Amino acid sequence: MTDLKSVNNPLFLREEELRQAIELLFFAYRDFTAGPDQILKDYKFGRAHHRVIHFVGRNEGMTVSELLDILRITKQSLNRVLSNLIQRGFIEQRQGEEDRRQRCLYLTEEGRSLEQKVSRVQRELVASAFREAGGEAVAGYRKVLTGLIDEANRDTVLNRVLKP
Amino acid sequence: MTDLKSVNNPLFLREEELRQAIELLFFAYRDFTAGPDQILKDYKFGRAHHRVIHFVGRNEGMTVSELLDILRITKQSLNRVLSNLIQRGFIEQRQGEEDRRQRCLYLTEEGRSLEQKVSRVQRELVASAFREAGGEAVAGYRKVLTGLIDEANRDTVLNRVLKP
DNA sequence: AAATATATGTCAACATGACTGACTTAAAAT
DNA sequence: ATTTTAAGTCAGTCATGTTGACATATATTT
Repeated sequence: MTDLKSVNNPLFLREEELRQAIELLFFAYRDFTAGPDQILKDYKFGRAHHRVIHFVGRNEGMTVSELLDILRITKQSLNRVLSNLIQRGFIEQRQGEEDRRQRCLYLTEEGRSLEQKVSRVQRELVASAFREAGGEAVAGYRKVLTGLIDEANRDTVLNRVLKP
Repeated sequence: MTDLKSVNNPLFLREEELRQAIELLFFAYRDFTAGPDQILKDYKFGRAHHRVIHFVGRNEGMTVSELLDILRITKQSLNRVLSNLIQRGFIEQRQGEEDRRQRCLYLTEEGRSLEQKVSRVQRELVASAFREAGGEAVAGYRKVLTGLIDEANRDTVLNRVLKP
């Protein structure tokens, strides 16, 4: 007997396909963050610290406001994590040269070393997935993920991601 | 002057490409979860509740153990969320027929309705990204995300995702 | 039948990382 | 001189994760 769902409901396959895509993203993201989480545990840092180290590493000299804007958390939330990273010598602040209210953020030697260590496992995972999937698939991955980014600030985000 | 990085370090472009892919996933996942989060707030539910509703919805009659295995959290963590959902009538449990120690999980009418509502915004987002990107890109997206899933249980996960 | 293992639930204590709201300080902009 | 902005801080709350210890019912093994 033919499956009633596909006969009677032409949207079924499409909905099913979308649900699969959603779960795939869930599981991929879960495993994508597992490696860094493991390493950071040794330093008693969490995912929040990781994000700060990552973005400061890629945007040396960025201000606190810029970081808040990327992370989309409150400054109170950031502050606990950030002051912890500063106290423990992974990040340092310098007063802005033009605008002296700003605190520009930099990784210390130690911070850079941790960033590298954590980043490496993640890059190796992605590199391996890219190798397995092939160049065309990688282009597709980028296209789809780009489309998932909120349209309202997609350009802003892409500029940040692509402009190193 | 030519950029020294690309001249002296042939790995630079590759590393940069990988870092971009990583950030892309971060931002895409952030916006991918924003829609559901917004809706769930009205119900005073969080992302944890969403995950439970999602997986129970797609695996009606699954046991608590199976759910724990998917979510990778402790049963104490799950219990808080799950008993909340049961109390408020979004999920119901039935004793397993073969193994009466098991509690099999089902969405109630209300649960199914919430699942649909939340799922819809997420499916619409993914559908829109898929449309923009095209069929070939979608295949690539799937390939790469599959490769990001931990190899040790990739088959298990894929079976769960693809076998509806 | 008795002992052991498994599925589930529960109590308590704690950590992390989010939130809101109120307030301060220094510097820039008007 | 006044207002706005960038950053920091204090205090309290919530959501979601963790350990560890223990209870109960049912299956499985001996």
